[in-house]
Amino acid sequence: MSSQLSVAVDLTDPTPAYEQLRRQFALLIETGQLIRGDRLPPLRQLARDLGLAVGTVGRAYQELEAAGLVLTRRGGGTTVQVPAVDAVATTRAHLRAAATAYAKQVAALGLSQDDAVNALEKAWR
Amino acid sequence: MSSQLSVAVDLTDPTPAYEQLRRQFALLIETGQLIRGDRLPPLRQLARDLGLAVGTVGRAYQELEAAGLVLTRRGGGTTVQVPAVDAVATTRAHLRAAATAYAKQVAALGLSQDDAVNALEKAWR
Amino acid sequence: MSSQLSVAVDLTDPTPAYEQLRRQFALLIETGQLIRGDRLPPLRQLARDLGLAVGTVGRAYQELEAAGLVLTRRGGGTTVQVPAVDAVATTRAHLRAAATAYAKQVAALGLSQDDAVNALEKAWR
Amino acid sequence: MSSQLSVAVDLTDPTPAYEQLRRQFALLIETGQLIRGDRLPPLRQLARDLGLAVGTVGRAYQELEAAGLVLTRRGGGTTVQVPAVDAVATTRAHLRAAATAYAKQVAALGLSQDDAVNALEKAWR
DNA sequence: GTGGTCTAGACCACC
DNA sequence: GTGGTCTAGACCACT
Repeated sequence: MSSQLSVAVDLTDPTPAYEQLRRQFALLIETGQLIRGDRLPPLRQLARDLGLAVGTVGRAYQELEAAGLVLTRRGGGTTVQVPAVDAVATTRAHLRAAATAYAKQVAALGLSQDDAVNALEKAWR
Repeated sequence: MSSQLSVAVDLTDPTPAYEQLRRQFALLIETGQLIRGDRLPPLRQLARDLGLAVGTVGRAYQELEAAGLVLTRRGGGTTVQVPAVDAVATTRAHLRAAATAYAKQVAALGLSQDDAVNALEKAWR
Repeated sequence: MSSQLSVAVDLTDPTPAYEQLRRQFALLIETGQLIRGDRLPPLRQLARDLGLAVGTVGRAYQELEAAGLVLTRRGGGTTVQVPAVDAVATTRAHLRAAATAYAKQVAALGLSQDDAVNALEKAWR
Repeated sequence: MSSQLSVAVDLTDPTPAYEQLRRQFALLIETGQLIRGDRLPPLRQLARDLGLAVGTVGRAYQELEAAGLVLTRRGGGTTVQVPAVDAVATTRAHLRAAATAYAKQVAALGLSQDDAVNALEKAWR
């Protein structure tokens, strides 16, 4: 049985696995894709699905809790806590940041906006 | 005295410092901004400028040499070795990687290709 | 309907909930505030009042019974069993423990016995 | 060779070991007993001295860093960071809290201020 | 030699 | 079944 959430870790990425997880869940919560009361996958199930040690996933969950995004109760699983966040605004901010970063990279290669759009359309598939 | 090249390391980035350096020099060389015979900054000067230990910069230079991009001679500094790179192909590869990364980020936000293109066009200005 | 006894659990305290309960009842019994024949609150009522699972309160009661402080009879509730405790000695032991803990805390602050006494006198009011 | 600092963990205390360590260092820093630039004992040395696993001490150090009390540089040890804190006020606050807690405990035992002071004087030795 | 990350597995508290 | 803590040891990045 696999977890239903689209989280993944890239072991070739130098970013620590627990940090990759933390970010992805934080993003899902901040953008409203996970809302108050939703449950995160059980620690051990997610660890098994991703091929990680339990403690590694555990650290991600701990940090989410420390950030107040999640509430964890012994024996009761981990549920989204999140107070009132403006999901739309947050999503827009993330989108803008990503677009800007991409634009800068393309410009640094000496290419045009058209090149950027074309490459994006090819990459989308 | 500072090095003339625009290289920098971000210590908050989990990517190892030597790897950040290696990548930047490799990109400069592959895109023809550094050509055969050009000298890399002296190890110790660059280390001082960036606030790194000499060994850290040394490791970046070593790996560049191992990759054949650079040649280090005792007392002679480190000079760019490789002339034969297909700058166009390299640029295209970088473009593709950046586009793919951007597409993934937008998809993770639950947004569409149109959103991605629109944001890109706004970011371009 | 609430239990009449002033017992409480602090979930932010790392001490297990069942252990917090056990201690409080043990203290009430040892200091004579609960005497032979007195009834402890019904398990389920106390669990409800404190927001705990029934099993958690059950474990506290079990340990009290194992210690011989209490007797549980099916359908008959849980009643205080033990009469023969030296209340004075128990009280003295608790006092000693509290004083030692306080002395250690003050010493860890790098302060003197005089500081400890002064603060205590102010706190007493 | 043992660490010079008076930190200790009580394994009978239900408080997690890493949390006991975190608190003690935080107290030493907040009360000015460790000041900016002072070094914490090396992770592995402290772990050995206390009979703990390296990761356990590591977690305490991590949390101190997350709280901004300490700065840790790979290969460079862990040093006190602490911005401007009013050490005297902090110490006084801790003292007041400890004294109040002690006073409450003694009062709950039905004893007098004199009893509290006497016990304190005996405990101090 | 200094921290940081990860693993594999054990035991505990709680629902 | 759910998380939380701890161990023992490995490998990596950096000074």
